[in-house]
Amino acid sequence: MPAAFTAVAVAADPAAPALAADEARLVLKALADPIRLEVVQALAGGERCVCELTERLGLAQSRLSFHLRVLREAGLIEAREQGRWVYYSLRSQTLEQLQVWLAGLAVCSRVPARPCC
Amino acid sequence: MPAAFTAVAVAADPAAPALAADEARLVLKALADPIRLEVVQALAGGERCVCELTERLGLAQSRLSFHLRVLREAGLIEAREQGRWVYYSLRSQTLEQLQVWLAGLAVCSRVPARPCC
DNA sequence: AGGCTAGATCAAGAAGAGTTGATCAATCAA
DNA sequence: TTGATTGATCAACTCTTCTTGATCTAGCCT
Repeated sequence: MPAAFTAVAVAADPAAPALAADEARLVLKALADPIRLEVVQALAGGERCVCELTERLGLAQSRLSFHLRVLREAGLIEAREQGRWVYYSLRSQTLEQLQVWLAGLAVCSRVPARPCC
Repeated sequence: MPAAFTAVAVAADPAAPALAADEARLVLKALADPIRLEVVQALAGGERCVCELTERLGLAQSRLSFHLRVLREAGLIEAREQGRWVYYSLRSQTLEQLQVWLAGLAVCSRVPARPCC
């Protein structure tokens, strides 16, 4: 196994239990980076091996590893280890949760303010 | 008018025309900050004067102004100037566009990878 | 006009996030 | 067992973003 990735993981059961603001921000930030977005897009096509991602995105190994970690900690992707290789896949539940959370954000805008001050 | 805020604004017509990845990332990044998220949440209740936001969030004037600018450049809020005061409101269309964009992101994950390498 | 206030902007510094190369643990193959 | 390989992690460095305080412009009031 390639050096255990221990203290990671995000609290998020399969039951998709409404994102807290802090969790949502973590997901937003994770998605806001161009490389990480590319990774997510690559994984939208299905599970991928790290070596495949490295090649496909043309990144240094440790650089990709760093971004995979950020995505992992945000709950956006998950790893499956098989022997020497690690396969990553998208946790689409997290994307769904984010959509729901966003929907709850835009409630009643456009009420004009009272004259103020 | 309080010192013109010139070279700003984001391309986004009211017709809500599918966010480009770069625009989406701008919005994601804007929302990923705790202060800016607070601003958005405050504006979800309707238009607000800058002075009201300053007080409500307890921020230094220039600090709030900086974050308002980031939100404005992401197309998430817009300003209405009235005499000496500036009122900000949420552009909920942008939030909606972001939801749509997110929905397009999670297409067909979970297809297990072929053994690899 | 002169003074005051709201809020944008700028420059300098602080803090945070991303990059690079080296190292390390685990697996596999010979 | 030894050597090679995958991929995580660490430390040093760089690059961005945030914060702070000062300055500036536009509108209001007297």
